[in-house]
Amino acid sequence: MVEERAERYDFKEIEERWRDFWGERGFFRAPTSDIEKKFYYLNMFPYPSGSLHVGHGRNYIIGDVVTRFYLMRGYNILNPMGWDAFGLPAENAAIERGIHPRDWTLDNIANAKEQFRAWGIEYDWDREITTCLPDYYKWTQWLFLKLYEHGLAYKKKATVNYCPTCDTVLANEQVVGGVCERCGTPPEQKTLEQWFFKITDYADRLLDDLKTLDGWPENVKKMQENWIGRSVGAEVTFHTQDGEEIVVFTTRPDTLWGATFMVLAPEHPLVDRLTTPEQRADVDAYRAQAAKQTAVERTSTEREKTGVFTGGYAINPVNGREIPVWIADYVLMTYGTGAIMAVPAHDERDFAFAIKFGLPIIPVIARTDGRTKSYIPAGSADDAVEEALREAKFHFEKKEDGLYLTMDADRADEYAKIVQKHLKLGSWTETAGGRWLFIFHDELIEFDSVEADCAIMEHCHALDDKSRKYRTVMEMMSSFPFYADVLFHAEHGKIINSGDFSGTPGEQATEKVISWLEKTGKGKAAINFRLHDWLISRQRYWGAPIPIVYCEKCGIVPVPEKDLPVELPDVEFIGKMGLADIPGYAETTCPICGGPARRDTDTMDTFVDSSWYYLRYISAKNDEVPFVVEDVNNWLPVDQYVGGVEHAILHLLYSRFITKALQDMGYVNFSEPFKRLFTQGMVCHMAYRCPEHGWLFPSEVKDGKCPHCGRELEISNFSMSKSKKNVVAPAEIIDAYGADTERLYTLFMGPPDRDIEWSEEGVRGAFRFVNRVWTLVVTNAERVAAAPTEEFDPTALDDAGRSLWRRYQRTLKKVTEDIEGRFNFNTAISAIMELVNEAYRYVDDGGDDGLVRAVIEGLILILSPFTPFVCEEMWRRIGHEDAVLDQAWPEFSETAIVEEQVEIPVQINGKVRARVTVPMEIASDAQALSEYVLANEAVSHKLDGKKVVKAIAIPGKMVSLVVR
RNA sequence: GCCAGAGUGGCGGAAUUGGCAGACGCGCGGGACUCAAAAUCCCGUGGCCCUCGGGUCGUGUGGGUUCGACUCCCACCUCUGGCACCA
Repeated sequence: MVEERAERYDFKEIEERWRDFWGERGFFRAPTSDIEKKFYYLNMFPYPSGSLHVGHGRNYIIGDVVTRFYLMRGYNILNPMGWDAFGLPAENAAIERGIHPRDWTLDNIANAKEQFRAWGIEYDWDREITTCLPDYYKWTQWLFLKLYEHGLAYKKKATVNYCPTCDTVLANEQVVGGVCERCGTPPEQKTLEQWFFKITDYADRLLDDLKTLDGWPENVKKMQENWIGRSVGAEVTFHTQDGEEIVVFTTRPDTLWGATFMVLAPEHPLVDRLTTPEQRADVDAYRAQAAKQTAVERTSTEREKTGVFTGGYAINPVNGREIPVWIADYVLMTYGTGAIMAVPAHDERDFAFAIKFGLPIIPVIARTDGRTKSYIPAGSADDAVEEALREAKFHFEKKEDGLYLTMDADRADEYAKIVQKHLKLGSWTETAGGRWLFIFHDELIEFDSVEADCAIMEHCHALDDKSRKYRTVMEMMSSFPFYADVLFHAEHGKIINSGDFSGTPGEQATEKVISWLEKTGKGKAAINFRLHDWLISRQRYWGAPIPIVYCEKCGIVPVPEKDLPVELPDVEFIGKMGLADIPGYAETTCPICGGPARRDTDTMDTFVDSSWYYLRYISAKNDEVPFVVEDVNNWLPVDQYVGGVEHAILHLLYSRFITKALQDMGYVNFSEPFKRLFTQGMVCHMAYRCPEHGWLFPSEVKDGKCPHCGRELEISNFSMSKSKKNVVAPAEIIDAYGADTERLYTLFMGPPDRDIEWSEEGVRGAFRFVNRVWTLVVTNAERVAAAPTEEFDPTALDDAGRSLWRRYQRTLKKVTEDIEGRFNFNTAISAIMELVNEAYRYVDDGGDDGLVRAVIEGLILILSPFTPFVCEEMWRRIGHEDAVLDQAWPEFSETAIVEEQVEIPVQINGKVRARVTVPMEIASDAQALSEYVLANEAVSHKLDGKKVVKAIAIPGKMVSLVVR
């Protein structure tokens, strides 16, 4: 098709030509005051670490595509960028290199900006923010003061997680899986005076408002929901024998009558007073041991329960029963009240604990399935029992060692009567699960209370010496595997064995008990959260100083707003240090009395910096206020927020909290900062690991073997990271194929919310496509430039032309909808590829100049968000002098997409047996379509004379025939 | 253990509302161009069977609903992520 060789695609030259063009033309500068058709697109701002790899690029490339798309659609789109620049990695890197973290950070920022430039990713750089610079952290400190003013920042002595490696305390959220999120060290427990933000005040709203976030991924909302961990239940007050109160939180007040013991956290303040002299040594030893344990050890579910008896007793307020008080490390001081009532019959943990320590277990909630089991040991009943049971229609399994029965609870009493008649002297059996009866030769005892437990055990001990090793009925039954699945359940069901409340149906149980508790003053409805207040003090240098002064006379004094920022002292960076290590920093005067005072020497958690940055972009340069209220209210909430799912809890929860707090203070008029959220997947790549020499660069690997020892390597896919040596540098790709190719491939390789694997072959495929487009355009450039510009009539075209025109319209629709709605850039690109394939065939055969012009111009425009450099170049090559971004996004017409005829598959008895080409006007009518198809020769041939029982025609789609 | 999400050719993935499974791309096979190679272009490409018309199986497994199921329902398996002694 190409007579003379087409001009080569010189991506280096092209990209160099346009690299600064868009920025210079100011396309990406958004006016703050103009709020018509606004769209606030935001990428989570990066932490400026070493260098960006192609995986990082994904996030920003997506943003750039969306921004360019909305620009062409006439929106005022704001897409700003900044730097989350405070934090430990900068300090650690600075220590390693012997430089100041500020220099390291600012260097990285400069590099990253250069990287964005190479990628063709444009921002409104006039709004750049850098959290480690005083013009930003001044306002982070302002935020702290506002929270303090409104009682949302407070200082308290608390047991906190302290990471010995990072030399600082950690927020609850920064302890992941029991270890420090950053370095993997199990944190130590320390008691320190620290600053907290009162996020728990907002727990309910943070949870409830998740329902309003329709544009958020379900999994992120679920993660936040779990994190907040709202539990509804009651607080019940128990008293010790000495009259001391022990308040417990429970989600199951309906099980109160089954509370046969209590457990306190080892750290619980009452433990000392409860402990009797005889138990003192055991208790002290246990507490010392518990204190030493790391969180990981202590919270392992696998672990067997441990604990000791305090010697003290409490009174169960519902039945006046005396119950022992134990301490155990499975009860956490940090949740609820640090004390629980143990209901072993209906709580798995309490059950395990009670079995281990021989504490009584009394069922107080009926099984909903009524499943009841019984075992009659061989020789314990006479031979007639089998016949009698069979006659009464009880099903059982006979094994060598006895009869195994499973029945419904309703028939347990009938069963007991039958069996009792046949029991031999000195034997017994029992029913367990739906009904609890102990059947002795001379007596039937219902297992419904601690007294019954004792009476039954007494009986058994008298009859069988072997039963003496069991302390409780449940312990005895649990030794027998057949019963294992009926001894314990945690379902809601009818209350039993609970005095006047017995018989209360499951649905009403909790509610009824709570109102009774409230009436009698024994307890009240209560809600508990897993969420804790946010600990924000950090004992490190590289953060925003907490703007607080301590005066001997005036106490805690906030630094007046006019004195902000409290600047980080500009000292030589000498390694791991906090502000407390800097001589003179703390010394100051009290803003109130002028007397000597000391500054707080902690800095704020970096998540404070990032919890409000999306507001600052609106007024990035304003030095009077953190943000202009009207402008922020106009621009926010963010229309589309995009970032990694790793921030699902920390950053997003904190930002939502700060927004709500600012709303309550009257600074913003919205309650959620991010209307829509998209979490992009990670980019993975092969990583090679030698069992002896660790991670290897792909370039070092020879035939899958280690270059040092020749050993077979472990090859697996991991998200790109420096430590695994599997990162691909953008420069490698840009040098070899250009930034357009990298952008296109990154978007084409898969749906953006999923993890994807980077492949060199895939990059070449994208490069090939860009080349194909280039060749198509430059070989037709003169023709397009010379073609008539007026509208042409698509109906006047030949078949191939009309087909291409429809394809073009269909592509416009698909690309528009894929970018706007689903973020499915991969399918948008494949549609453009199909268009290019068809366009090639068309121009090969000559074709209509007007159509070629329309298609090529449109092609360049819809491809331009993906590959902006080459599109800008091609746009000029076909005779334009203005820029792509000056053009409107092409509109499509639904009517132009409609095909003239369609191939309708015909199903006969559910299988496609024929295809019939049907004119559209017939295919769009169900009746006409089925008649047309039935009249078709190929179809009637397939019918083979059989009778059509039913014909279902779906207009434009298919026909389904049922024949007999 | 609990809660999400996923499972489709050799590979990445598509099928947007229950309507032609495998679009598009990679890889592979064949061909053209070339002294040759690379690049590029064209053709083919789920498995099995075939008389070359087609037939048949096929979307993790087993059931079900339906004229029709990758899609909906039930049960299960595997993988990924989050939480995990949270009372």
